[in-house]
Amino acid sequence: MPWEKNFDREQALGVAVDKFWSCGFEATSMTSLLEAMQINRGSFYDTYGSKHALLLEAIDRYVGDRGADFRRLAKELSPREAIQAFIDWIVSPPNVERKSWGCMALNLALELAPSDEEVRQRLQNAFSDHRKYFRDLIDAGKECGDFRSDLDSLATARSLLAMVFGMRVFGRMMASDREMRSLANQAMKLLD
Amino acid sequence: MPWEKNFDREQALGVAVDKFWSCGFEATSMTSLLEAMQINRGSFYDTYGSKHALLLEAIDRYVGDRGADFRRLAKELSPREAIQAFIDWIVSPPNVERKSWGCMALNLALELAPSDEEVRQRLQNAFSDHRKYFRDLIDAGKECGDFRSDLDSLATARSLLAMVFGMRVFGRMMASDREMRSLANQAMKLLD
DNA sequence: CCCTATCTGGAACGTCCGTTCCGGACTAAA
DNA sequence: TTTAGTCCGGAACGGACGTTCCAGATAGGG
Repeated sequence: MPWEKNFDREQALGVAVDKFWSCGFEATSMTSLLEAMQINRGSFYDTYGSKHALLLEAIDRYVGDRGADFRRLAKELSPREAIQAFIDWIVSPPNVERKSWGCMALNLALELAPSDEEVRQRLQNAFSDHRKYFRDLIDAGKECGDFRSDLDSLATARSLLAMVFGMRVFGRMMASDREMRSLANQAMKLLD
Repeated sequence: MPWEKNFDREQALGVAVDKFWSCGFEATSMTSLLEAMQINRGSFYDTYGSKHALLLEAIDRYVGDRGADFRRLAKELSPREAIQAFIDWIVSPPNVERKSWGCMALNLALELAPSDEEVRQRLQNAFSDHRKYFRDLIDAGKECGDFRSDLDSLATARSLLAMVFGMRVFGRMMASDREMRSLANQAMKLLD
């Protein structure tokens, strides 16, 4: 029917996330984006407004999805296990092709933070939330005996996030599984 | 004289390093590059060949300079002090405006690693060298009593490098000095 | 059965990209 | 004084960029 788009807005957004994730913002051309999303130029600008507006939606989607993943882990597992599972998920992501994509938020942060205030704000908030997830888990772990009670939860959460960033860089540089596993072990030592 | 360029090739290269460092590769346009380097288009292509060739030179310059900095620290200080000084140098770089530029090698790695084989190779080697610097210092520190003798120097050096990457990301996201200092302290704890 | 509303596909736009090219300026050598 | 060689400055190139625009297709509503 002419008044219904013949593509799924949310699914196409997911495809865009993958493109921005793997290629970055500038290096993703509109042509390749439209081809991947299977949308025509006209429909694209009617639906999403602009490439930059799409980027913001893609960031929100990515950040939202990762937050949901994280909360699921935190709910199903003990604090230590949840953090371990998160770290392991970086070493061996469920979707194998994403292993060398790193973290979309991190990639975009380094690419756009200096020039794009709007993007930087969003990503700073996302990183701040992520640190809070870690901190809450660490605090919970201190309660239940998973972690030493004199652990500085804020500083530890921050360093854990920094180490995750580092692992993401190694991942994007196609480090071997052996190296990634070693880093994962070292990361967990931050909690001792 | 007509057979002498009226600009300093090496100094102009230094300006290019700063541009690539702060803005990245794609986002640095030839126009802004030529303006910053104070060179004209003709002279540029005569001298450096192309934007990409200049990038490779810039990477070599950057990596060489950082390596020299590092070796100087290693020579003048004890192993633990040298690592501490390196970490402190990230928190408070000698050139204040570079504080929010992060690490040029890291920025370019995330921007170009997936698409530019030549750049990735160079940066992988640079990172591998950097890890070796750390490892040698750790081994030396084990000898002289700075570090515990049962420390795994390879794994520790790698995790230290990952933590440095993380700090660089925080830096480029304009983290506060307080946060950066906290991260520096946590990084040093990897050596305990 | 026409009208209207919506989405589709692609032509076309102006801009900026990295790069090439060449006439003019200059000075040491012949 | 002419010549040769080098660099300078800027015009111009082809192509790719993100974006705009519009005719064509479609199918329910009147």
